[in-house]
Amino acid sequence: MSAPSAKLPPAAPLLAWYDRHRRVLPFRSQGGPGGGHPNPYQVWLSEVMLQQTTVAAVGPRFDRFLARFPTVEALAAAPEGDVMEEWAGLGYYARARNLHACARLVAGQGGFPRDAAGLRELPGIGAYTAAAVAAIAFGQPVVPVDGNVERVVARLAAEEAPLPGARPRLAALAGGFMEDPAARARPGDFAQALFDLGATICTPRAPACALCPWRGDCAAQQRGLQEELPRKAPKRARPLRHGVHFLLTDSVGQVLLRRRPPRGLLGGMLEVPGTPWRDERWGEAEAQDFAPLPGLSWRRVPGLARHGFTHFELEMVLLAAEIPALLPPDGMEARPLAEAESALPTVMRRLLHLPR
DNA sequence: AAAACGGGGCC
DNA sequence: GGCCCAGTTTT
Repeated sequence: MSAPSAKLPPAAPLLAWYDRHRRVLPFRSQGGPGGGHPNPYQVWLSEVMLQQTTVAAVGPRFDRFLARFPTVEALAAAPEGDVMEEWAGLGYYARARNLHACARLVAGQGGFPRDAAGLRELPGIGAYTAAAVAAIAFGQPVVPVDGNVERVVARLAAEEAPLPGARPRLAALAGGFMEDPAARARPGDFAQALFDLGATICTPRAPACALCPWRGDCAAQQRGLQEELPRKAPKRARPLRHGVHFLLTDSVGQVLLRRRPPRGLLGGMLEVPGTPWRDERWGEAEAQDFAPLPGLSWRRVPGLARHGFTHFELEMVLLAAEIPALLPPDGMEARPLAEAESALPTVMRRLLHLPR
Protein backbone atom coordinates (compact mmCIF):
# COMPACT_ATOMS: atom_id res chain seq x y z
CA MET A 1 0.00 0.00 0.00
CA SER A 2 1.83 3.15 -1.19
CA ALA A 3 0.67 6.74 -0.87
CA PRO A 4 -0.96 8.18 -3.99
CA SER A 5 1.47 10.27 -6.01
CA ALA A 6 -0.86 13.14 -6.93
CA LYS A 7 -1.58 15.78 -4.34
CA LEU A 8 -5.14 16.06 -3.12
CA PRO A 9 -6.73 19.25 -1.82
CA PRO A 10 -7.60 19.54 1.91
CA ALA A 11 -10.92 18.10 3.06
CA ALA A 12 -11.91 21.06 5.24
CA PRO A 13 -13.23 23.39 2.49
CA LEU A 14 -15.42 20.62 1.06
CA LEU A 15 -16.86 19.77 4.49
CA ALA A 16 -17.55 23.45 5.18
CA TRP A 17 -19.30 23.72 1.81
CA TYR A 18 -21.30 20.57 2.62
CA ASP A 19 -22.45 21.97 5.94
CA ARG A 20 -23.98 24.93 4.08
CA HIS A 21 -25.15 23.40 0.81
CA ARG A 22 -25.86 19.71 1.30
CA ARG A 23 -28.97 18.33 -0.35
CA VAL A 24 -31.94 17.37 1.78
CA LEU A 25 -32.91 13.86 0.60
CA PRO A 26 -35.62 11.44 1.74
CA PHE A 27 -33.12 8.70 2.48
CA ARG A 28 -30.55 10.92 4.20
CA SER A 29 -30.53 11.71 7.93
CA GLN A 30 -29.43 14.98 9.50
CA GLY A 31 -25.68 14.33 9.65
CA GLY A 32 -23.42 17.30 10.30
CA PRO A 33 -20.75 17.62 12.99
CA GLY A 34 -21.79 15.88 16.18
CA GLY A 35 -24.72 14.16 14.48
CA GLY A 36 -25.26 10.50 15.26
CA HIS A 37 -25.01 7.76 12.64
CA PRO A 38 -28.10 6.89 10.63
CA ASN A 39 -29.92 3.56 10.66
CA PRO A 40 -27.74 0.92 8.88
CA TYR A 41 -30.76 -0.79 7.34
CA GLN A 42 -31.93 2.44 5.78
CA VAL A 43 -28.44 3.38 4.60
CA TRP A 44 -27.95 -0.04 3.00
CA LEU A 45 -31.40 0.02 1.37
CA SER A 46 -30.87 3.47 -0.08
CA GLU A 47 -27.40 2.60 -1.36
CA VAL A 48 -28.69 -0.50 -3.16
CA MET A 49 -31.59 1.46 -4.66
CA LEU A 50 -29.16 4.15 -5.78
CA GLN A 51 -26.97 1.71 -7.73
CA GLN A 52 -27.18 3.07 -11.29
CA THR A 53 -30.44 4.80 -10.35
CA THR A 54 -31.01 8.52 -9.98
CA VAL A 55 -31.78 10.26 -6.68
CA ALA A 56 -35.08 11.53 -8.13
CA ALA A 57 -36.22 8.01 -9.01
CA VAL A 58 -35.22 6.56 -5.64
CA GLY A 59 -36.86 9.16 -3.37
CA PRO A 60 -40.50 8.03 -3.47
CA ARG A 61 -39.61 4.36 -3.91
CA PHE A 62 -37.46 4.41 -0.79
CA ASP A 63 -40.31 5.68 1.37
CA ARG A 64 -42.74 3.18 -0.11
CA PHE A 65 -40.35 0.28 0.37
CA LEU A 66 -39.63 1.27 3.95
CA ALA A 67 -43.35 1.52 4.73
CA ARG A 68 -43.80 -2.05 3.49
CA PHE A 69 -40.59 -3.50 4.96
CA PRO A 70 -39.67 -1.28 7.95
CA THR A 71 -36.76 -3.34 9.27
CA VAL A 72 -34.22 -5.83 7.99
CA GLU A 73 -36.10 -8.49 9.96
CA ALA A 74 -39.37 -7.62 8.23
CA LEU A 75 -37.65 -7.78 4.85
CA ALA A 76 -36.05 -11.12 5.71
CA ALA A 77 -39.41 -12.56 6.71
CA ALA A 78 -41.17 -11.51 3.47
CA PRO A 79 -41.71 -13.87 0.50
CA GLU A 80 -39.34 -13.13 -2.37
CA GLY A 81 -42.27 -12.53 -4.74
CA ASP A 82 -43.46 -9.64 -2.57
CA VAL A 83 -40.01 -8.06 -2.71
CA MET A 84 -39.79 -8.46 -6.49
CA GLU A 85 -43.21 -6.88 -6.89
CA GLU A 86 -42.26 -3.94 -4.71
CA TRP A 87 -39.13 -3.50 -6.85
CA ALA A 88 -41.04 -3.56 -10.17
CA GLY A 89 -40.12 -0.60 -12.36
CA LEU A 90 -36.78 0.10 -10.64
CA GLY A 91 -34.73 -2.14 -12.91
CA TYR A 92 -31.66 -4.32 -12.30
CA TYR A 93 -33.83 -6.93 -10.61
CA ALA A 94 -30.82 -8.91 -9.40
CA ARG A 95 -30.59 -6.11 -6.84
CA ALA A 96 -33.94 -7.12 -5.35
CA ARG A 97 -33.07 -10.81 -5.18
CA ASN A 98 -29.69 -10.02 -3.61
CA LEU A 99 -31.34 -7.55 -1.24
CA HIS A 100 -33.65 -10.25 0.03
CA ALA A 101 -30.86 -12.81 0.37
CA CYS A 102 -28.72 -10.23 2.16
CA ALA A 103 -31.55 -9.35 4.56
CA ARG A 104 -31.89 -13.00 5.54
CA LEU A 105 -28.16 -13.30 6.23
CA VAL A 106 -28.05 -10.07 8.22
CA ALA A 107 -31.16 -10.86 10.24
CA GLY A 108 -29.69 -14.28 11.01
CA GLN A 109 -26.44 -12.70 12.18
CA GLY A 110 -28.25 -10.17 14.35
CA GLY A 111 -27.09 -7.14 12.40
CA PHE A 112 -24.83 -5.75 9.68
CA PRO A 113 -21.06 -6.19 9.78
CA ARG A 114 -19.59 -2.86 10.85
CA ASP A 115 -16.63 -2.65 8.51
CA ALA A 116 -16.24 -2.57 4.74
CA ALA A 117 -14.53 -5.96 4.49
CA GLY A 118 -17.38 -7.69 6.32
CA LEU A 119 -20.05 -5.88 4.33
CA ARG A 120 -18.30 -6.74 1.07
CA GLU A 121 -18.99 -10.45 1.67
CA LEU A 122 -22.77 -9.97 1.52
CA PRO A 123 -24.80 -10.53 -1.69
CA GLY A 124 -25.38 -7.40 -3.75
CA ILE A 125 -22.74 -5.44 -1.84
CA GLY A 126 -19.65 -4.61 -3.90
CA ALA A 127 -16.72 -2.32 -3.19
CA TYR A 128 -18.77 0.83 -3.49
CA THR A 129 -21.75 -0.14 -1.30
CA ALA A 130 -19.53 -1.73 1.33
CA ALA A 131 -17.57 1.51 1.67
CA ALA A 132 -20.68 3.69 1.58
CA VAL A 133 -22.44 1.77 4.37
CA ALA A 134 -19.23 1.52 6.42
CA ALA A 135 -18.60 5.26 6.17
CA ILE A 136 -22.16 6.58 6.48
CA ALA A 137 -23.71 4.11 8.91
CA PHE A 138 -20.65 3.16 10.96
CA GLY A 139 -18.22 6.07 10.63
CA GLN A 140 -15.42 3.92 9.23
CA PRO A 141 -12.60 5.86 7.52
CA VAL A 142 -13.19 4.74 3.92
CA VAL A 143 -14.15 6.57 0.71
CA PRO A 144 -16.89 5.02 -1.44
CA VAL A 145 -16.06 5.57 -5.11
CA ASP A 146 -19.10 6.02 -7.35
CA GLY A 147 -19.45 7.84 -10.64
CA ASN A 148 -19.51 11.21 -8.88
CA VAL A 149 -16.31 10.55 -6.98
CA GLU A 150 -14.56 9.23 -10.09
CA ARG A 151 -15.46 12.39 -11.94
CA VAL A 152 -14.44 14.74 -9.14
CA VAL A 153 -11.12 13.00 -8.55
CA ALA A 154 -10.36 12.65 -12.27
CA ARG A 155 -10.77 16.41 -12.58
CA LEU A 156 -8.86 17.30 -9.42
CA ALA A 157 -5.92 15.22 -10.64
CA ALA A 158 -6.45 15.94 -14.37
CA GLU A 159 -6.37 12.18 -14.96
CA GLU A 160 -6.45 11.72 -18.74
CA ALA A 161 -6.58 7.91 -18.90
CA PRO A 162 -10.09 6.80 -19.93
CA LEU A 163 -12.60 4.90 -17.80
CA PRO A 164 -13.02 2.12 -16.95
CA GLY A 165 -9.26 1.54 -17.14
CA ALA A 166 -8.51 4.49 -14.87
CA ARG A 167 -10.86 3.21 -12.17
CA PRO A 168 -8.28 1.55 -9.87
CA ARG A 169 -6.04 4.60 -9.97
CA LEU A 170 -8.93 6.98 -9.22
CA ALA A 171 -10.11 4.78 -6.35
CA ALA A 172 -6.61 4.74 -4.83
CA LEU A 173 -6.43 8.49 -5.18
CA ALA A 174 -9.81 8.97 -3.51
CA GLY A 175 -8.77 6.72 -0.64
CA GLY A 176 -5.96 9.17 0.03
CA PHE A 177 -8.48 11.66 1.39
CA MET A 178 -8.71 9.60 4.57
CA GLU A 179 -5.16 10.58 5.44
CA ASP A 180 -6.55 14.04 6.12
CA PRO A 181 -7.70 14.23 9.77
CA ALA A 182 -10.61 16.50 8.82
CA ALA A 183 -12.02 13.83 6.50
CA ARG A 184 -11.18 11.06 8.93
CA ALA A 185 -13.23 12.78 11.63
CA ARG A 186 -16.40 12.70 9.48
CA PRO A 187 -16.18 9.87 6.91
CA GLY A 188 -19.93 9.67 6.26
CA ASP A 189 -20.29 13.38 5.71
CA PHE A 190 -17.16 13.47 3.60
CA ALA A 191 -18.49 10.75 1.30
CA GLN A 192 -21.83 12.48 0.93
CA ALA A 193 -20.07 15.79 0.39
CA LEU A 194 -18.26 14.26 -2.59
CA PHE A 195 -21.59 12.93 -3.92
CA ASP A 196 -23.24 16.33 -3.55
CA LEU A 197 -20.31 18.14 -5.13
CA GLY A 198 -20.48 15.79 -8.11
CA ALA A 199 -24.25 16.10 -8.37
CA THR A 200 -24.57 19.88 -8.07
CA ILE A 201 -21.21 21.53 -8.92
CA CYS A 202 -18.80 19.09 -10.55
CA THR A 203 -21.47 17.85 -12.96
CA PRO A 204 -20.82 15.72 -16.06
CA ARG A 205 -21.58 18.64 -18.37
CA ALA A 206 -21.00 22.33 -17.73
CA PRO A 207 -19.53 22.09 -14.24
CA ALA A 208 -20.05 25.20 -12.08
CA CYS A 209 -16.36 25.67 -11.24
CA ALA A 210 -16.89 29.23 -10.00
CA LEU A 211 -18.95 27.85 -7.11
CA CYS A 212 -16.60 24.98 -6.23
CA PRO A 213 -14.98 24.92 -2.79
CA TRP A 214 -11.90 23.43 -4.46
CA ARG A 215 -11.76 25.86 -7.40
CA GLY A 216 -8.16 26.85 -6.71
CA ASP A 217 -7.02 23.24 -6.35
CA CYS A 218 -8.35 21.58 -9.49
CA ALA A 219 -5.80 20.58 -12.11
CA ALA A 220 -8.45 20.09 -14.80
CA GLN A 221 -9.90 23.54 -14.25
CA GLN A 222 -6.45 25.12 -14.33
CA ARG A 223 -5.85 23.48 -17.71
CA GLY A 224 -9.34 24.09 -19.08
CA LEU A 225 -9.98 20.32 -19.24
CA GLN A 226 -12.95 20.17 -16.86
CA GLU A 227 -15.46 19.57 -19.66
CA GLU A 228 -13.31 16.80 -21.17
CA LEU A 229 -12.76 14.71 -18.04
CA PRO A 230 -13.21 11.99 -17.15
CA ARG A 231 -12.58 10.47 -20.57
CA LYS A 232 -14.52 7.30 -21.42
CA ALA A 233 -13.66 4.32 -23.59
CA PRO A 234 -15.99 3.97 -26.62
CA LYS A 235 -19.11 1.83 -26.16
CA ARG A 236 -20.39 -1.05 -28.19
CA ALA A 237 -23.38 -0.61 -30.48
CA ARG A 238 -26.71 -2.09 -29.31
CA PRO A 239 -28.29 -4.67 -31.64
CA LEU A 240 -32.04 -4.74 -32.38
CA ARG A 241 -33.94 -7.86 -31.30
CA HIS A 242 -37.48 -9.05 -31.94
CA GLY A 243 -40.23 -10.82 -29.99
CA VAL A 244 -43.91 -11.69 -30.24
CA HIS A 245 -46.06 -11.66 -27.10
CA PHE A 246 -49.49 -13.07 -26.35
CA LEU A 247 -52.06 -11.12 -24.37
CA LEU A 248 -54.65 -13.63 -23.23
CA THR A 249 -57.52 -12.17 -21.22
CA ASP A 250 -60.72 -13.57 -19.78
CA SER A 251 -64.24 -12.20 -19.44
CA VAL A 252 -63.57 -10.68 -15.99
CA GLY A 253 -60.52 -8.67 -17.06
CA GLN A 254 -57.77 -10.99 -15.91
CA VAL A 255 -54.58 -11.44 -17.94
CA LEU A 256 -52.34 -14.49 -18.20
CA LEU A 257 -48.79 -13.91 -16.91
CA ARG A 258 -45.70 -16.06 -16.65
CA ARG A 259 -42.88 -16.03 -14.07
CA ARG A 260 -39.46 -15.69 -15.65
CA PRO A 261 -36.59 -17.95 -14.58
CA PRO A 262 -34.96 -16.80 -11.31
CA ARG A 263 -31.62 -15.81 -12.92
CA GLY A 264 -30.66 -13.76 -15.93
CA LEU A 265 -32.52 -10.97 -17.70
CA LEU A 266 -35.53 -9.79 -15.66
CA GLY A 267 -34.92 -12.79 -13.41
CA GLY A 268 -37.86 -13.67 -11.16
CA MET A 269 -40.15 -11.04 -12.68
CA LEU A 270 -43.57 -11.60 -14.23
CA GLU A 271 -43.99 -11.25 -18.01
CA VAL A 272 -46.55 -11.43 -20.76
CA PRO A 273 -45.87 -14.86 -22.35
CA GLY A 274 -44.11 -14.74 -25.69
CA THR A 275 -41.39 -16.00 -28.01
CA PRO A 276 -37.72 -15.77 -27.15
CA TRP A 277 -36.09 -12.49 -28.20
CA ARG A 278 -33.84 -13.00 -31.21
CA ASP A 279 -32.03 -11.05 -33.91
CA GLU A 280 -34.43 -11.91 -36.76
CA ARG A 281 -38.08 -10.95 -36.97
CA TRP A 282 -40.67 -13.66 -36.27
CA GLY A 283 -43.01 -15.01 -38.92
CA GLU A 284 -46.70 -15.32 -38.01
CA ALA A 285 -46.74 -19.10 -38.14
CA GLU A 286 -43.53 -19.84 -36.23
CA ALA A 287 -44.45 -17.42 -33.45
CA GLN A 288 -47.70 -19.36 -32.87
CA ASP A 289 -45.67 -22.28 -31.55
CA PHE A 290 -44.97 -20.18 -28.46
CA ALA A 291 -48.60 -19.28 -27.75
CA PRO A 292 -49.60 -20.11 -24.16
CA LEU A 293 -52.63 -22.06 -25.43
CA PRO A 294 -52.84 -23.87 -28.78
CA GLY A 295 -55.67 -23.50 -31.25
CA LEU A 296 -56.70 -19.94 -30.42
CA SER A 297 -57.37 -17.28 -33.01
CA TRP A 298 -55.01 -14.39 -32.23
CA ARG A 299 -55.56 -10.88 -33.58
CA ARG A 300 -52.62 -8.59 -34.25
CA VAL A 301 -52.65 -5.47 -32.10
CA PRO A 302 -51.60 -2.57 -34.35
CA GLY A 303 -48.23 -0.93 -33.81
CA LEU A 304 -45.01 -2.11 -32.16
CA ALA A 305 -43.80 -1.86 -28.58
CA ARG A 306 -40.16 -0.81 -28.20
CA HIS A 307 -37.88 -0.95 -25.23
CA GLY A 308 -34.19 -0.23 -24.72
CA PHE A 309 -32.13 -2.51 -22.49
CA THR A 310 -28.54 -1.85 -21.51
CA HIS A 311 -27.12 -4.01 -24.26
CA PHE A 312 -29.88 -4.39 -26.87
CA GLU A 313 -32.98 -2.73 -28.24
CA LEU A 314 -36.22 -4.73 -28.35
CA GLU A 315 -39.13 -4.50 -30.78
CA MET A 316 -42.25 -6.44 -29.80
CA VAL A 317 -45.40 -7.48 -31.67
CA LEU A 318 -48.50 -8.07 -29.55
CA LEU A 319 -51.14 -10.70 -30.35
CA ALA A 320 -54.38 -10.71 -28.35
CA ALA A 321 -57.15 -13.20 -27.68
CA GLU A 322 -59.95 -13.60 -25.16
CA ILE A 323 -61.44 -16.73 -23.64
CA PRO A 324 -64.29 -17.08 -21.13
CA ALA A 325 -62.21 -18.36 -18.23
CA LEU A 326 -58.44 -18.61 -17.65
CA LEU A 327 -57.01 -21.81 -16.25
CA PRO A 328 -53.31 -20.96 -16.00
CA PRO A 329 -51.00 -23.71 -17.28
CA ASP A 330 -48.06 -24.79 -15.12
CA GLY A 331 -45.73 -21.87 -14.30
CA MET A 332 -48.30 -19.22 -15.20
CA GLU A 333 -50.85 -17.21 -13.28
CA ALA A 334 -53.89 -15.03 -13.94
CA ARG A 335 -53.99 -11.50 -12.54
CA PRO A 336 -56.41 -8.58 -12.84
CA LEU A 337 -55.14 -6.18 -15.49
CA ALA A 338 -54.68 -3.25 -13.10
CA GLU A 339 -52.69 -5.35 -10.66
CA ALA A 340 -50.57 -6.82 -13.45
CA GLU A 341 -49.63 -3.32 -14.51
CA SER A 342 -47.92 -2.48 -11.24
CA ALA A 343 -46.23 -5.86 -10.85
CA LEU A 344 -44.67 -5.92 -14.32
CA PRO A 345 -41.26 -4.58 -15.38
CA THR A 346 -41.36 -1.60 -17.72
CA VAL A 347 -40.68 -3.58 -20.86
CA MET A 348 -43.91 -5.52 -20.23
CA ARG A 349 -45.87 -2.39 -19.33
CA ARG A 350 -45.08 -1.12 -22.80
CA LEU A 351 -47.05 -4.01 -24.27
CA LEU A 352 -50.08 -3.18 -22.12
CA HIS A 353 -49.84 0.44 -23.23
CA LEU A 354 -50.17 -0.36 -26.93
CA PRO A 355 -53.45 1.22 -28.14
CA ARG A 356 -56.01 -1.57 -28.18
C1' DA B 1 -11.02 -7.70 -19.07
C1' DA B 2 -15.48 -7.69 -20.92
C1' DA B 3 -20.22 -8.43 -20.95
C1' DA B 4 -24.71 -8.73 -18.70
C1' DC B 5 -27.95 -6.34 -16.22
C1' DG B 6 -33.26 -1.62 -16.42
C1' DG B 7 -35.07 2.40 -16.51
C1' DG B 8 -35.77 7.29 -16.59
C1' DG B 9 -34.40 12.04 -17.32
C1' DC B 10 -31.84 15.41 -19.75
C1' DC B 11 -29.70 17.69 -23.86
C1' DG C 1 -30.25 9.35 -29.91
C1' DG C 2 -26.61 9.33 -26.73
C1' DC C 3 -25.16 10.09 -22.03
C1' DC C 4 -25.52 9.57 -17.18
C1' DC C 5 -26.89 7.75 -12.88
C1' DA C 6 -24.57 6.84 -4.77
C1' DG C 7 -22.60 -0.53 -9.33
C1' DT C 8 -22.56 -5.77 -8.94
C1' DT C 9 -22.10 -10.22 -10.80
C1' DT C 10 -20.87 -13.45 -14.14
C1' DT C 11 -18.14 -15.08 -17.85
